[in-house]
Amino acid sequence: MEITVDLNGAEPPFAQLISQIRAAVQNGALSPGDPLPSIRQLATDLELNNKTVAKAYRLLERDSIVESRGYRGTFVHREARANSEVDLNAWVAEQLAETVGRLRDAGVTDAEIRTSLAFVMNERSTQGES
Amino acid sequence: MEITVDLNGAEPPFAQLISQIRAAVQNGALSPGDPLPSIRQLATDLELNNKTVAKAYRLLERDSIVESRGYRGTFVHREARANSEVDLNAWVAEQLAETVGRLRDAGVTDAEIRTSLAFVMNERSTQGES
DNA sequence: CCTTGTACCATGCGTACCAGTGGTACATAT
DNA sequence: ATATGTACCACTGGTACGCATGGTACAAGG
Repeated sequence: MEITVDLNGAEPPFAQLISQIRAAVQNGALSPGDPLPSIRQLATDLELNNKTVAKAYRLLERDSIVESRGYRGTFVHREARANSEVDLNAWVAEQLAETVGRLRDAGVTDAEIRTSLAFVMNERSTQGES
Repeated sequence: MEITVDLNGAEPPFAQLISQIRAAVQNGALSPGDPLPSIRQLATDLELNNKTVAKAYRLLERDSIVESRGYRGTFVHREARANSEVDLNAWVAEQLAETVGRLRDAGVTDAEIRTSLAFVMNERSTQGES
């Protein structure tokens, strides 16, 4: 498992880690159950801060690409292969595009959308419907 | 029709104009059909830039509180009274809260939501569903 | 002792956006 | 010539946020 980070790249380091690990899962370089380097270990190797690597791992775990088992380390998720195909970001963009489109059609300004969104974000009004 | 602007207030000037005109419509100080001062006139009186007043008028026209008749000036909309009760901003907030809530429930980070939104906003060229 | 993941405090840098200002120009009609 | 609303160019402050960084601490098990 080769992981490199380009500090000068357009993508922020944590995103590069995510991209590379996802790619490794897809091309078979990483198989379900395989252990990943520890946060501190990888951070040291890449000369990154622990928090940066931890962030990447946290996001990967949310997407069920990786699974953290506490003191035992982090491993590739059983269904990582399938989950690596899912692009959560695309779904998010789709959802937002749909809503934004509706708002714009109503004549709402982009500035108003941003302002309102900032307001909503700070109003932890999580009307749960999960 | 008395309009004043407090440059030191929290609300930006253009928003103050909107608020006061909406209020004037509601309390009867302004009636449907009444003429409003011209953009340049009001800007001069309040020592504001034409663009600032024009912006307020533009937003008010979008909400059908006011009606611009080109070279003839700007007048209070026929149904301004009823439309002044409508709070477009509340509807926008509701729409966004609904979408944001759904995204959050899916584990999407607020940062990701903001990033994705910024991306969607700049994709003016993509699909149209009006 | 060591490791693991995770959580909290805090800071700085860069970027993107909003709001307002400035000037100029147009087509319209008086 | 004057007035109307409207459109375009560019620029300046202020603010909010993302990203990464620093250090410290915890519970769990080796």
